Amino acid sequence: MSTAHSLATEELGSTAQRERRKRILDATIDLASQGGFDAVQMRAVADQAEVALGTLYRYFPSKIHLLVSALGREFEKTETALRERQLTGQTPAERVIEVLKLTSRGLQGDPHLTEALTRAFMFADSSVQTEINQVGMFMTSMVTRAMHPGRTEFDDQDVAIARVIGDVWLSALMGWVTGRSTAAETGQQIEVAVRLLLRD
Amino acid sequence: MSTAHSLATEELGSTAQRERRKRILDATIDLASQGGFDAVQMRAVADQAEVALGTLYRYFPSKIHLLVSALGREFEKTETALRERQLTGQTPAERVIEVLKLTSRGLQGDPHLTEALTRAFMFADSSVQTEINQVGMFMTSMVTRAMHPGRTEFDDQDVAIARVIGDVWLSALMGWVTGRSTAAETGQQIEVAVRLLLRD
DNA sequence: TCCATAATAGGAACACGTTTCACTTCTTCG
DNA sequence: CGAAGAAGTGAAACGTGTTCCTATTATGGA
Repeated sequence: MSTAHSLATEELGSTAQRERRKRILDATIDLASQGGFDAVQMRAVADQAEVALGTLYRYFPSKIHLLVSALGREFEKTETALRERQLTGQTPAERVIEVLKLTSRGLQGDPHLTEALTRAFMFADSSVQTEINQVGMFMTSMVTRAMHPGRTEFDDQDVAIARVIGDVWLSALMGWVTGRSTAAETGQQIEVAVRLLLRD
Repeated sequence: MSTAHSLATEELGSTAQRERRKRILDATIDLASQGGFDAVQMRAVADQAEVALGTLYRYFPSKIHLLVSALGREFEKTETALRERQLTGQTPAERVIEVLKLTSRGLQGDPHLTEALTRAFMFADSSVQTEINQVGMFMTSMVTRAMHPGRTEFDDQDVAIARVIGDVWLSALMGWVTGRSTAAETGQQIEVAVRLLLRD
């Protein structure tokens, strides 16, 4: 239970274990990408990753843990990619919107995957706290760094704003994955919130 | 499928049907209140409401529909109660915070119920759109009326702000029901967002 | 190298949401 | 009233997440 479920930290364990873990997460992403949350069936993941069902459960104690861990891995990739990108917006608001649009576009480019990962995130309880916090920190970090490029320390107000933006982002994403709003509406919703929050 | 799942509107149907519907929702609230989302088992609801499982599914096509409908009924009660209450806050921000605190306190007084209803809300897809929209409208209405007591028409900016507040509220509530944050943190989070959004 | 231990495979079994179906009871309307 | 159709009953059955168990295989230290 201890190390196997942590997220972005370096894993302990043998090479074989790291490879199994990777195969499992790859299979998860693949299935999610094809058919969303419902298509990520534990038996199917185990088959595709070529591990036994029991082994899958040893690595990830539930479907939710599995999906949130996969989400963490994807988010980490996104954040790394963003780090290398030069933002063009002239104001904090514009840069934040830029980052969120880039991220959203990435997600909306793979609706099934996004649906699966978001659903898992929303359903996760406190037993998934570690993984959830990782994702939350990626989010906050992305937003604050867009607000003040180059800076590495941020005051409470900035972090508070970033959190609120994260909340709106999650709610909007939820509306989108559940089919209650379109991609355009989602973008609009986030943009409105950011402009309200960063209107100095 | 047509009328049986609508929410706050007056129901068609015979007296017997209205009573069955009420018994079902009562049983749902009761079970949710005792043991949360997991305790609302369709067989248990059917038993306690004294209807057959098939009948339950005739009235509510899924557990999610059932719970979101129950949420709607509870929300309607809350909104009615709030209408009669005189708000004491001197500014829009203070009144909105007052309303949200009252509402949250009501919810947090029954954690299991809140967990069940929030989970259902977050998991609902577009087939539950009608019920979801009802709840969203109650929320927006409560916030805008707290911003401008007495007024009945609200401009786009106000509605946009109310929506953002609703998003934050939902995210914060999600954090709370999933055990990721405490009641105090949840209140804090909402208060920060409201002050940021209504700081004129 | 060999043994103790941990990890994995393979698969049965269970829980609960959901579907289905044959039968019975109620409602409505001519 | 009496028949046709709608609504309800009761129970079986299915799908998928989760648990459990035994036999087999890999690993790491003496």
